[in-house]
Amino acid sequence: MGRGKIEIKKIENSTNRQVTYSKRRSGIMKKANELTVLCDADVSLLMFSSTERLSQFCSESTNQKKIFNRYQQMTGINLWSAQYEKMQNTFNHLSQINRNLRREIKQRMGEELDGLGSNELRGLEQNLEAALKLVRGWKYHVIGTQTETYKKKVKNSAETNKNLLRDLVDIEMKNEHHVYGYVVDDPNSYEGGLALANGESSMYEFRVQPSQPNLHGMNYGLHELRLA
Amino acid sequence: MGRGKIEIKKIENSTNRQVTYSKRRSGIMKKANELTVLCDADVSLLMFSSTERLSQFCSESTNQKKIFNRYQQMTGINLWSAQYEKMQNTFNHLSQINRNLRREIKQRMGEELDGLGSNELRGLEQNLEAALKLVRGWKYHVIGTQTETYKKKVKNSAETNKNLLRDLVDIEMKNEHHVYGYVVDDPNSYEGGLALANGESSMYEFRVQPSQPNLHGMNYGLHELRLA
DNA sequence: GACTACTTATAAG
DNA sequence: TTTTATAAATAGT
Repeated sequence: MGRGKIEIKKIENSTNRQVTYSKRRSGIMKKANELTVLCDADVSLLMFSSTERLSQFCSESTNQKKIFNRYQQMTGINLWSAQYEKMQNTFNHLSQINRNLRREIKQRMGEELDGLGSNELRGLEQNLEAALKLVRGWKYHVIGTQTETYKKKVKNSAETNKNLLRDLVDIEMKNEHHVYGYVVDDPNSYEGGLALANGESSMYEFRVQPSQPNLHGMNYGLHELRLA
Repeated sequence: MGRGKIEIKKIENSTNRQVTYSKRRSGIMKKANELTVLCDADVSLLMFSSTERLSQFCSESTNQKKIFNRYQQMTGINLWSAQYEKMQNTFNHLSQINRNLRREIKQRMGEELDGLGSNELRGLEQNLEAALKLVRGWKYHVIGTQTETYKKKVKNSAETNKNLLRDLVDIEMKNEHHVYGYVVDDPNSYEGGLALANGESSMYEFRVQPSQPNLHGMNYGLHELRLA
């Protein structure tokens, strides 16, 4: 369609080719849009010129990404199969490992022992005995340290108390001797001291609360013993 | 272009719309191909009809996947980011669970106990004690069963031996009385009996070998005790 | 699917 | 870029 018929083969004249590309590009985009509107279709059109320039058309009401996803679904071709497969494999591998780890934990809890032979059972038994020793040892260590800390805190607290008491006595003595003395002009200095003491005291109480946060989703709480 | 001019808006008559879709679809595909050839361009064309049917065109020398990848690179839009992120999240979640499981096993082996408070330690200790009891109980059960099996095998073996011996005595007695009798014409019948007995015997020995296959990648072998 | 009168796209200037 | 003669696409049959 034009002043003369042309053969459908690569236009060798570069300028001519560019011009034709430009004209036909707008032509096909118009066609794509008309198809979209007239026939209620979804159309995606991507064009890369010989100079690598991208032009695109996509129907209103959707976008390239959605179109590609639909394309993937319809064709079953996984456009990112390499990535996907790799992740899928990793995923499966991890799941398997997780299953094994869970099984090992179960066995270390004395459950699901059916598959084990007598030698494996002996190994597990000795392993548990060794673990028990270690846990016990560490428990005593922790309790010991706690007791030490506790003792220190008590000692510090007693010291603080003693000092406060002494100061109080001092102040009262001064008050008795110099009723209008400047030292007690500001009652805040006294309250401040008490407030600090209380603060330390309650912080300490908080520290020795026996409840411990569950740090990583595991729970060796006493109630779990019912499992046995 | 046609007997009459038409307005560019959705064709309400469904049959008409289908016919027009079909005609224009082939028209636009022809155009896409001409563009490809005349102008040395790469073109991707995806069309979904209102009935969800997919038609596609792609220039020779490339494919949809490559075109999408180029599109991604040029636009910087990551077409798979949603899926990718989803898998990444799943992966991270699984990894976290994996880490927790490993940590729990370590703790059940008496290692990495630093984070545990004294109550948790007490819980773990009691849990291990309970597990140890269960494992021990099961071990004795397994060993008991093995012993039973062993006793039966021994009994059977003795029985077999006794019978063979009796047969041997019979045969030898017959030989003494009828030196050229037909019964012992074939020495294979005798060897065959022995071979069978040997076979059973070694099968038995194989069965009571104490080595057990490691069924699922875990190993409570005795050498692991060095870990403690 | 084939026909064809008409519209539309476009090759060349 | 715009024009225009002509080829191509297509709406209605």
